[in-house]
Amino acid sequence: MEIENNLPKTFDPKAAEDKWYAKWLQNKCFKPRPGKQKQTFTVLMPPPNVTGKLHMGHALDATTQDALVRFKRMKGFETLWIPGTDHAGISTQAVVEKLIWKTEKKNRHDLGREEFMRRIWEWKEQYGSEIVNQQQKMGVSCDWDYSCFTLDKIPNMAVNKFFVMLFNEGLIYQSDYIVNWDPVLQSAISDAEVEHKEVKGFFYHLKYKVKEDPTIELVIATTRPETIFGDTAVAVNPNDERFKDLIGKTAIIPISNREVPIIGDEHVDIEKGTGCLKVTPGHDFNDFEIGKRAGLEIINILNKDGTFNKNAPEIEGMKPKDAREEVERILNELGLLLDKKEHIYQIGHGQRSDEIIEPMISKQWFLNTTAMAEESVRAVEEGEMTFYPKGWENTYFAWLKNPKDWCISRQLWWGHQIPVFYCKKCDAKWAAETNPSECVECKDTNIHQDPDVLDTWFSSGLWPLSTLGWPDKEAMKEKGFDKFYPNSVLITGFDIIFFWVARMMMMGQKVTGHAPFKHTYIHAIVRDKQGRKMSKSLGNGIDPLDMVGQYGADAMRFTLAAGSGYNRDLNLDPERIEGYRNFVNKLWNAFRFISPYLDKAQNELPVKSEWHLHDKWILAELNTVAKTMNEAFDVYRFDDASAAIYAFVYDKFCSWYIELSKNILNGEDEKAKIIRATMLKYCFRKIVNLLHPIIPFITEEIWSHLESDQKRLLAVEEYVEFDEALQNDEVLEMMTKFIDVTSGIRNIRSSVNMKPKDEIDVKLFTEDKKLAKFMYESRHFLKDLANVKSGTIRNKHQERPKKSASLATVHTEIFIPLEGIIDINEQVNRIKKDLEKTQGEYKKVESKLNNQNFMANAPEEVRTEVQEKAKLFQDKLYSLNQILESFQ
RNA sequence: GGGCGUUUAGCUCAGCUGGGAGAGCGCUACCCUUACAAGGUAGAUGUCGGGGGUUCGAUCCCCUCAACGCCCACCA
Repeated sequence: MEIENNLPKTFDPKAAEDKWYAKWLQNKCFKPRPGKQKQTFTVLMPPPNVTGKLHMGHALDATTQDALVRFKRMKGFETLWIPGTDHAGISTQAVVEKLIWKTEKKNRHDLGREEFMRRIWEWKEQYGSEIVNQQQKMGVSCDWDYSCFTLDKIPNMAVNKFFVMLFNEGLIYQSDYIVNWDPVLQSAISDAEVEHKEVKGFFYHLKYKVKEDPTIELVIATTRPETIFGDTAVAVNPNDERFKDLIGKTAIIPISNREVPIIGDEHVDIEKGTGCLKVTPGHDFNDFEIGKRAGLEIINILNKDGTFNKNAPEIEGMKPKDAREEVERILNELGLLLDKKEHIYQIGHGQRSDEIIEPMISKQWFLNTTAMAEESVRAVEEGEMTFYPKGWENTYFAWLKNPKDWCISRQLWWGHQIPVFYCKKCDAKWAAETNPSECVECKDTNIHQDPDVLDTWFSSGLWPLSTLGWPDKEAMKEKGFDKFYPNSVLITGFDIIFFWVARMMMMGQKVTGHAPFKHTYIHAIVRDKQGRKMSKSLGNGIDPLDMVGQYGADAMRFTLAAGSGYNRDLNLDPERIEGYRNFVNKLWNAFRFISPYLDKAQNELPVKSEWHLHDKWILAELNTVAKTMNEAFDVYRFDDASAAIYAFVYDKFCSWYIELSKNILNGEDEKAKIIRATMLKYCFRKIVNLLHPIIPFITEEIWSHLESDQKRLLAVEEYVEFDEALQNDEVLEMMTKFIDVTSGIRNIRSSVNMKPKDEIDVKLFTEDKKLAKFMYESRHFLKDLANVKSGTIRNKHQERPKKSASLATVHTEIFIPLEGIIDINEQVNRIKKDLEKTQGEYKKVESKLNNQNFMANAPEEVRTEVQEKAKLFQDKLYSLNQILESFQ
């Protein structure tokens, strides 16, 4: 019989992707709507930087969040997923500056602040929309009406409101402090933005003279001799017997011959270096602290671009590297350089500029985080917010249990300008939420705003609040602040636990008294297949959109979901995407198979009494998968969810249920045909339903062909739930045995190199009467599955056929009489090998049963289990011996 | 210097509160069987990093060693 099929042999992702994304938008599927759970579910998308293209990390972010959000939406939660983009201060400004320099040979100062800002906004418009386009290609189901940019009106209000609040509380303050100065960006950066890297340098030993006693030679070890121009003391440990008498005396700095005090400070490590420390409070974090304790003078010897200033006349205008060589030369001339040894040490580099950070004193704004950090630690310790996987809370605590004041000002233009105003006339200084026109004190109009902008994470930290309208009352009402705050879960990578998660916690708690989300799921970092970080310089990056183009969004999403559990790395090989593309295509072809029978299918399942054993089996198996997936999604085990449905579709549904259905669908029994067609359709509806959160496009496409009476999109359909009534252990056992026997027959066929066309006669021996009956009833299926022409089923008391190709399972012996055709020795060896293996396994359990300690100590259920196993192995050994005898 | 993590089949990784070692990919053989060659059937592969301990029993718990990775830390 010819069956018509107009569907293409391979699934075309592109057509489905565009079609269904548009449909979902058109039907407002991504808008929150109250459902049967009577609860909300809110997720906040980590806003990508507007600096350009999305990478694989974003794709993983998008996939895990979208899978979860689609799942919860189908479960009947009022689901909201909020998208947005981040202005990303330094990176964006740097990208645009570079571009303008390349095309026009102008820097930002040439253009002026206003014009430069206009250019960045132009750039933002272009890339912001490109990002949205890319996200939509991956199928993200966020509510675009909530879309937000960190420099939009509301987030801007949020920043100002929060700043003013903390300013007035005295938690935000301005101070001359030693900061991490990035000489390329010419801005301060926060501690978190400094990366320590190993560099090769030298250890210099310098000779200092002591004014009071010219016979003493102080030897000081340093890696930075060029900073002696900024030294204002020499420090020794007051407990150091060698030097404690020197405290109070005066040291003479080489070259400049300045006189500085010798002081005692516990910080000096007696063991390290020479035990004498040069103190440069202006350019070293430790020394700054020592200086504060001793009330030392601070000398700044650097310009903003990192070159030396007039306080270091011998090296003025030089960069540190040249300056060091010059100082070394002079010291040598003076005979004050005693030693120079190679030395490897860690040194801070700017995360953005990759340039060596110079500690420098400057006036910056700081946020005192001590109290807030304590609250945020408490929230996690008391379970108000939980990390998945739990281990990541260590990273979070490491940061928050030792909080440092956060340097929040940046000497940039792109960002939120600090809302602090100064009066030229009366020197008043105040913070204001909206730009004032006159001085708060003297009402003079000659006022100006602080030129610096805020660290980009300042606005990111307020993101859970501002995206829901805070602090604008009307916007909060409109966006449902009370309903959707706190968010349900935050999904992100571990690299921004400090930068972002911790700050959102602190700021969210500060404003509302509640943690901004209940869970934080930390997903892996995507690496290349060798485990290396994807980077431009290595050229090993994989562009998610290329993958979508090549294999389809569903294939890429399934790959990322399948690789995403509680692991910290996800090594992505494009071959794996190809593998899952094949799975998507498999699903498509399974659908092609059932599609011709769909018009026969009923919308309701027949009464249970009419279910075939196959039907009961597949529904029970499907039911188990539904259970696994529901549980896995709830704890962010996307890998478990993916693996469960993958195995079901391949190993249960396609390999057995569809194969077993062919005989019925092509048979004469009309009623059986209708029941089977109905079952297939029913199962397929459940399968695409279960898969939809992971691979939304193809499932929606197939669903559109499976719709029954109501025309609902799958995206808003109810998710499949576990149903106790469908469980059926007896049927599972029967089918497992049936599959054992069928595979056994195929195994024998394969072992004697039989062609698929060759028909065979099979003789089965089993003590299981139910199985015998079922095998008899399934004889037509055995013809389809293993080309069995004829056969018999007997109990094990009957005589076995001689010299047959044979095999034993724990419950059934299989004989295929082929005397004269097969190689007897080969068969005997095969059985002997199996016998040996089974004996080994039997011995293991037997020794347990003979072990009195085991019998005395092991729990009863374990003992029973072992006993049952022993019985099965005994049965199999008996059968194998029977087979061997048949060769005698 | 401090902390965290990893080490299981050729590769990438699962293995929950201890109870006979798993998946995917890859590999081998045979097959264009009327959903699918982006496929089917069958098959091979592990001293669970090394050593010690606890236990009737350890991939799992404890100690120790080794290798690799990451994070934090004030550049003597």
